Amino acid sequence: MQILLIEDDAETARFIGRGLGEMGWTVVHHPEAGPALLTLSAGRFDAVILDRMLPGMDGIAALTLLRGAGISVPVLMLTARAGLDDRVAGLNAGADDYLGKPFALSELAARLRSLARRPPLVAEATVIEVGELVLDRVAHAARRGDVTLELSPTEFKLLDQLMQHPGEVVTRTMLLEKVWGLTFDPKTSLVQTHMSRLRAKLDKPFARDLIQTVRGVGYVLAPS
Amino acid sequence: MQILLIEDDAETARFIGRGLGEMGWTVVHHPEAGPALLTLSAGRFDAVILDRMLPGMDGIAALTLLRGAGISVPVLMLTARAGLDDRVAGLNAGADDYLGKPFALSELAARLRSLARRPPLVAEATVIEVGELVLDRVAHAARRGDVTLELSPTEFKLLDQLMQHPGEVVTRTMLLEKVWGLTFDPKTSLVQTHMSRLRAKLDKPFARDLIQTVRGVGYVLAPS
DNA sequence: GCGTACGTGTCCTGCCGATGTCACAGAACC
DNA sequence: GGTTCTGTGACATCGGCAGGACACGTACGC
Repeated sequence: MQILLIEDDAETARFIGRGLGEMGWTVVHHPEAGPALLTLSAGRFDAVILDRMLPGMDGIAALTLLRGAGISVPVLMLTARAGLDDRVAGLNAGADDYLGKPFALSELAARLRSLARRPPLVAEATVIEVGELVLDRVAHAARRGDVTLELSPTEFKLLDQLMQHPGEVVTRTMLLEKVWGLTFDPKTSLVQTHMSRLRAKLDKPFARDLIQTVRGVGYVLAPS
Repeated sequence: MQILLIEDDAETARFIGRGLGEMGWTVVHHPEAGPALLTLSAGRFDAVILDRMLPGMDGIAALTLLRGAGISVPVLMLTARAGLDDRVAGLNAGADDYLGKPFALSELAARLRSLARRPPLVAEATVIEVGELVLDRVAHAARRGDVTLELSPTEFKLLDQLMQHPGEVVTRTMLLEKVWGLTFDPKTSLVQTHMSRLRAKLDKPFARDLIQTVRGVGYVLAPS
């Protein structure tokens, strides 16, 4: 799941970012509405969390603009006040749901899940298997054959992405977007480094390498 | 897909070039509008990415000129600012779409794809087969019969081009343009050299040669 | 509150494959 | 036979990639 978070309060943003991040979701955060709208694309994000009160452009205004442009991504409005009037105003502007602060993270997550409800894809399965590889998103565990792999969160996401496309090249750009939520090239060996770490755990101890490099393009996971 | 990129910022150009290149698309880059327009009339492009702000000739001016000349190629306008006014100005001048920086590469690609929407051709298939040759663009793999061919990126593109026109002559100029994104003749044996390397892997180990030279013109791949 | 361990991202280095140019030999055409 | 075009080996260069070292921030246990 890719979530776009538009929230000016650093505290709240941090709280949400961490919470959803722990669930394996990718959160892209913008404190201002303007830049955030630029980042937003209908296909890329599963849902948007939008703060009602923002410096510069108000949440409602941003939402109106968004809907005016014909973008139909699910939007969850976040607000300190949750009076009936606010609620109505928000929903009228095109919000799909409304949540007042303070809120429980679990509730936020639940609502996002229901908002972003999509036809069940490979991407949504809780357990993926590719050959002797098994990845369990709920238990946050990965195995190769009988050996349990001790992966860091980043390595886990990386492997997740690869396993979603077995036998297909996964480009570096794609990984930057899906794993790190970056829309630009950091021009460092970020991907290489983590790929190297993943390989150290995934391939090094075994005879056959599952991850192959495709020079100038990206990486492939050996298909089953 | 053949894309013409008009962008003065080297950083952005590199990012786009690499990203789209990873997807197997060919990107011809010009930092200035003037020369770019000349190239446009020479080559066949599926879409143009045009920066809004350019030194010398402004993006809008270039676009107006282009449309004035009756060229109807799809144009995607790229800009730092994406206010409503800019958007309208761009679209009025004849742009087909508008994208503000920063953007996700996947979004750019998606929009280009929809802009360049063409009848699904060989050029768009993920797997091409010509006789005993099989080329899989997604897996980035090529086979002749049961033998997997270990091709470099350039060789892969070269074979791709040949396989798109089985039994037809592919000119050297065409290859320079489609594989290398060159709109001029480098006056070296660039194509010959790489063709020789491709042959070494594609024809040398087998009895029947699939690639034939057409003197003074180009090359033909034996049809199925 | 403090120290330690871990995760993460950046930088650096070495290695190696890919790439483009050139020179020369060979083939095709006149 | 002469000329032009093509094939291919040699060569230098470039750039991508792997992996180690390091710095920073955070989480956790004491």
